[in-house]
Order: sequence, then C-alpha cells, then structure tokens
Amino acid sequence: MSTVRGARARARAEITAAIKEEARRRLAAEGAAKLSLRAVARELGMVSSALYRYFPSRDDLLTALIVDAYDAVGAAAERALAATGADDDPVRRWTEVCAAVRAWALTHPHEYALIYGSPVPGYSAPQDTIGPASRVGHALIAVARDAHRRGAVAPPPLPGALSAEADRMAADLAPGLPPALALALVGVWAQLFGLVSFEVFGQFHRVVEEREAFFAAAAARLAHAAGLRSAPGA
Amino acid sequence: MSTVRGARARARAEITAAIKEEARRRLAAEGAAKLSLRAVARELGMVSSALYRYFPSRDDLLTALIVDAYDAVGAAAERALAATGADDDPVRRWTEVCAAVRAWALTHPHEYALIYGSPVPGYSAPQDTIGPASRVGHALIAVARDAHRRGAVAPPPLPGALSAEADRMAADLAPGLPPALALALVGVWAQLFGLVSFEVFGQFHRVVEEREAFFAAAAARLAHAAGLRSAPGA
DNA sequence: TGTACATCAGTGAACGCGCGTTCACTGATGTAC
DNA sequence: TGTACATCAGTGAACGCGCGTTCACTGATGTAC
Repeated sequence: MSTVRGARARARAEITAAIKEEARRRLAAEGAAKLSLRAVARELGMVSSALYRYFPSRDDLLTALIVDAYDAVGAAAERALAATGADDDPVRRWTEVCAAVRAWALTHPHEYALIYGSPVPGYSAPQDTIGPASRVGHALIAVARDAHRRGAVAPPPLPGALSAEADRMAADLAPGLPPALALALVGVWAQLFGLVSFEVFGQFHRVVEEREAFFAAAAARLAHAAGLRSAPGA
Repeated sequence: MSTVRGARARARAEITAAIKEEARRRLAAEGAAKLSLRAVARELGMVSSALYRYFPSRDDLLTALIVDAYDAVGAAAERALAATGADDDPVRRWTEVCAAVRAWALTHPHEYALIYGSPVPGYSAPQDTIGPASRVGHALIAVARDAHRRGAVAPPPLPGALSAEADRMAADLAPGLPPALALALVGVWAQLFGLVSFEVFGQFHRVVEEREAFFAAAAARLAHAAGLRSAPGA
C-alpha cells in the first residue's frame, strides 16, 4: 500500500521529490546540459554521493525531470479539456487547450525547453517518456473527436501522395477519425509548438508585442486549419 | 583591401575559419552548452591559449557560430527564393523557400538547434545576431510581397483586438503590405519552425513517416493560411 | 636593398575550479522471531 | 514486549578528469626608414 507505508518509504518519497525540485531550480539556472548532481546535492545540504541512493546516475535524474515535465504540461492540457464540455464550441475548446499549454510553457520555460527544445546531447530518452509525451496530442485529438461526433469538422483535402500515411496516422493515433483529419491534426500540433517555442525562446522579441491576443488568434486559426468548425448547436 | 592582403591576414582568416569549422564539429558531438575551447584547440593541434588570439572568449566563439548559422539558413532561403521568378505561383515559391529551410535544418541539425532550439543558458545573444536572424523571415515576406503586387493574396480576417499590433508589424517588417497579411505572416513563420523543429528534434519519431511529402503539404497549407493564393497568371 | 624595430601567433605552465562516480564506513531505522 | 539481525540513508575521502582564462615567453613575419 502506498498510503500506509512506513516512515522510511515516506522519507524516501519526500527526499526524491526534494531532489527533483532542486534539480528543476538548477535547470533554470544552468540548463539541462550542465545540470550537475553535485550542485543539487550541495544546495540540499547533502553530500553528492548520497544522491546515488535515489538516482543511479545523472541521466536517470534527467529522465525523471523529462517525464515529470511531459506529465505536467499534459495534465495542464487535460485540465483545460475537462473544464469545457464535450458540447461546447470545438474551436473555443481547442484554443483553451492551446492556451493552457502556452501558459504552462511560459511559467516553466526551462522545463519546456527540456522537452521541446534541443535534445540534450549524449542523452537519449528511454521508453518511459513516450506515454507522457503524447498527452498534449491526445487532448487535442479528444477535442477533434468530440467535434467530429457532432459533425463539426471539415478537414482540408488530403493530397493523394499522403493517403496511406494519413490512414496509418488515423489508425495509430486517432482510430475512427477521418484520415484527413488525423493528418491535419499532426500538422497543427507541430505548428502549435512552433508558436509556443518562438515565444518562450525569445524569437518574438521586438516582433510580437500583444502576445496573448496574438496567440489566441493564431490558435483559433490552427483549429480551422485542422478542420474544426464552430458547431451549429454551440 | 581584403583581396590583396598579406600572408598574415590570409593565415588569420584561414585559421579563424578552421576554428569555427572544428567548433561546429564539436557542437554536433557535445551540444552548445558543452562546447569547449580546449577541445577545439586539442582537435586542431593547438594549445588552448592560442585560440584567444582569435576569439576573446568562449562566448564570442558561440556568437560567431550563431551568426554563421543564421546566415547559412538565411542564404539557403534566399537562394530558393532567387531560383524562382517573381511571377511564379506564390504558393509554389513559398513551399520552395520552406523546403530549403527544412533541408538546411536536416543537414545541419546541431547548428539548427543552436539558433532555433533552447537558448544556451547564461549566454545572451548580442545585437550582431538580429540582422542575420531575420533573413528567413524576409525571404517569406518577399514571396508575399510579390504575390500581393499581383493581387494574389487574401489575408484572413484581422481580429479587432489585434489591429494596432498588425499595423505595427506591417510598419516594422513589411512596409506597404496589408496589416492583416503581416500579422498572418508572423504566425505562419513561427508555425513553419514548429514543423521543422519537431522533425529535427525527433518529435515525429513513430508519428510522421513520409516526412518530405508531409512537410510539403503542411507548408502549402501555411501559405494558404497566410493568405497566399495561386496567382491567376501562373 | 638592408637593417632596426614593432607586431603578432603560438607556447607551456599555472591558477582555481567543478564534475560523475566509487567505496568502505557509520549509525539509525525497520523486521522477524 | 524485547532482542538480534538485516536493511538502508547518508558520510567523507578519493579516483581521474576537463574546464576557461591569464601570463611571461619565444620566434617568426611584416613595416619604416
């Protein structure tokens, strides 16, 4: 039972959490490539070798941070999704999920960079990350699925050369949805993170000033580009 | 005269180039955060202190690499632009510029990461980078400008809340073009790099297989999203 | 054309520093009888 | 309930390593007269 565990297990969970918390702080200060076990230990008042009781190596700590970050942004997207009803206007639901992703990214820029920025060289993400990594995408698919159920989607025409690809995408990611919709969703999913990354990474410096309104408008256009329409009954 | 300079100046230029070349190789191996002057020197058979004759510090070397990378991807975009005529189909021109950016990114992933990935922590880009950084954007604007001249643009409607922002963007970035077009261009510019980054950084792993065709279709949709239309005379 | 001097590239040692990881250890906490 | 033992967290020293940057220096190349 995880709820009725001994003092030792409780202490272990608490210290593991404290290590990750401090590591996130170091991430902000130094970046992922320079994240150092010794610095984390020092800040925590521990000796560096003590961390090896919790994480077998630096890379395992990094992996834990990556999984946590994917989970955090995924949870933010899912909360935004859950805060709207399946019968709400699909375009509005879509933009709210997008806005939640953006808000999380702006408040956690270094964790965002960890998962959507340049890959950390020499580090290759293990299998554990692929589930959490797909949560945002699945929240977007959920919006599209509800819209589709209500007949509020009109996906853009599918180029012939991509019809097999689109079939595969639909089967893998969004079973039951039209292949053209699945293909369009993958495209706008990537484009959404282009908007967020440019804002978080500073490319909008002196280019976009009214960032919130700009993003909201762009996200709504992404919804349309994916084929979502404002539903008749909304 | 830079063409008739002495042996010393010529040697200096050559060695500076060799240092940057080796640094780019190290970038691929270690990533920007871990780029080390000593490793570059070692690989070049020099003593590490000798590099200080060429770059006053590690950060200055990084800056030079960043400027070079922006220039390289900008030049690739401009070549693609120049290879098409102002009277060619705007959507085709657009996708060819986009394809050139993608091709450069795929062949220079680490330099791409340097400029469009997570910012290097502790490093802040100086003024010298902002000119080169805008070259891709300006190539895209050039496509839109020619299309506009021929009446082949129909920018999407401008949300009222963004009309001042759009005016400012047009004045700053694309004088003479309709504000709604300027605003849309900034959005699709960011979205283009979302597509490229997801491919280069591995987010398309097991998601997109037919990457070239997928990208071409997405880029063409971006052109439409910005308001470009296939021109009547094309 | 020849000489004296200034400029510059590159050397090698040294500075003070931080890193990941291992290992034998101490002492406290938990478990089984 | 009490005791013996096993488990575990944390210590501190050590390993071998790499880093950026400074500095006084040597010797070659360029410049001025």
